[in-house]
Amino acid sequence: MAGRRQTASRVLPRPSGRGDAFEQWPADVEFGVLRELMGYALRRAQIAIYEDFFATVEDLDITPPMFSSMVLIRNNPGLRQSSLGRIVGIARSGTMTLVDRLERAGLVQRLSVPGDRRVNELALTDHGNTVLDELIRRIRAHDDRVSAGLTDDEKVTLRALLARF
Amino acid sequence: MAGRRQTASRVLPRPSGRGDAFEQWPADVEFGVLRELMGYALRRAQIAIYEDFFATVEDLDITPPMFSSMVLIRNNPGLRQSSLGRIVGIARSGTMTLVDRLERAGLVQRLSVPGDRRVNELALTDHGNTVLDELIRRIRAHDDRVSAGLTDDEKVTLRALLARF
DNA sequence: TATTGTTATACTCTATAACTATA
DNA sequence: TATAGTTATAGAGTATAACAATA
Repeated sequence: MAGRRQTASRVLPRPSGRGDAFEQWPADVEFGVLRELMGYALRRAQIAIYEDFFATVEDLDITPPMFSSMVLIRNNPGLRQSSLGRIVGIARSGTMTLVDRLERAGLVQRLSVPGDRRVNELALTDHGNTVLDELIRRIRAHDDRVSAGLTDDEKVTLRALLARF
Repeated sequence: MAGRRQTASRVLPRPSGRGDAFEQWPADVEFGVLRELMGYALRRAQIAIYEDFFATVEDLDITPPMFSSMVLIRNNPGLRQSSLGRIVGIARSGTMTLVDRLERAGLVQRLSVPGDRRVNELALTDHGNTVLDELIRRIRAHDDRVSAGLTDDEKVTLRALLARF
């Protein structure tokens, strides 16, 4: 059993349809150690935020990695496909899938580079730029919404604390 | 395109082997809006923590959901399989897979209930209890480690802020 | 030889839907 | 009819490994 490679299980639940996954909780659940663990607190918060994220951009068919990629592509002109993958933290093959999807949606284009014929530079299309503006507008609102329980000071504190990890 | 059901993409990257996914970043990456978003800060923090979590329990072949399930099972005697699923936030079929895995590893047992022959109550095996003790020991250390940059006060603050989501 | 993009393949996790047996 | 557990099936996401073209 020792050392067996486990590839996954880094998934966060998201209520997709109206399956049976999100019925009522039993009352009086005892969480034990979980209550003390930063990791668990973070995970629950993340679940809540993802839920709201998907509701926010549902009609645009955008996932969090797609959104961050678009932001990174706009803000780093000439970004290469492989660099994007490294920043986002996925394998080259996964970057393919991601960029394929963005390209198929007409949001991103691959541009060949004169100097080095191996590489693709990524750029938003006009449509991509328009969609990203709308996404940023909505996602800012979403972010304000999910952190509505916090004062501005607390938000600053929280971001600062999170950055330490 | 509107309203198309998207099932997934709530996955957090984890460096599993030594693939090409985790090479050096390009320098001077511009993150744009991402820097302001609580959701993004949370995601990055979560990635860092998951990474350390897996390193911590690698030899025991335990995933975060397995760990939380074991804690919940121990702390809520007579917990039913379906209740566990509801608490953790996964569908009944997914709960099956999870409990199957715990059972196959000899950590959890399904007990039939005299009153209602439809239900299974869950309990840790002796081995499960032993393993959970070890897990808690390690994961507490892991949690301290990843939040080492924080004072005790800051940890309290952070947990409190996260709980608001 | 190393790197970029690419394709093939496999694995994990999750979900929905349908089935069985109970209640 | 409704609920608990179960099984079947499909889909998304990721990874590793190998390949071609280029450097």
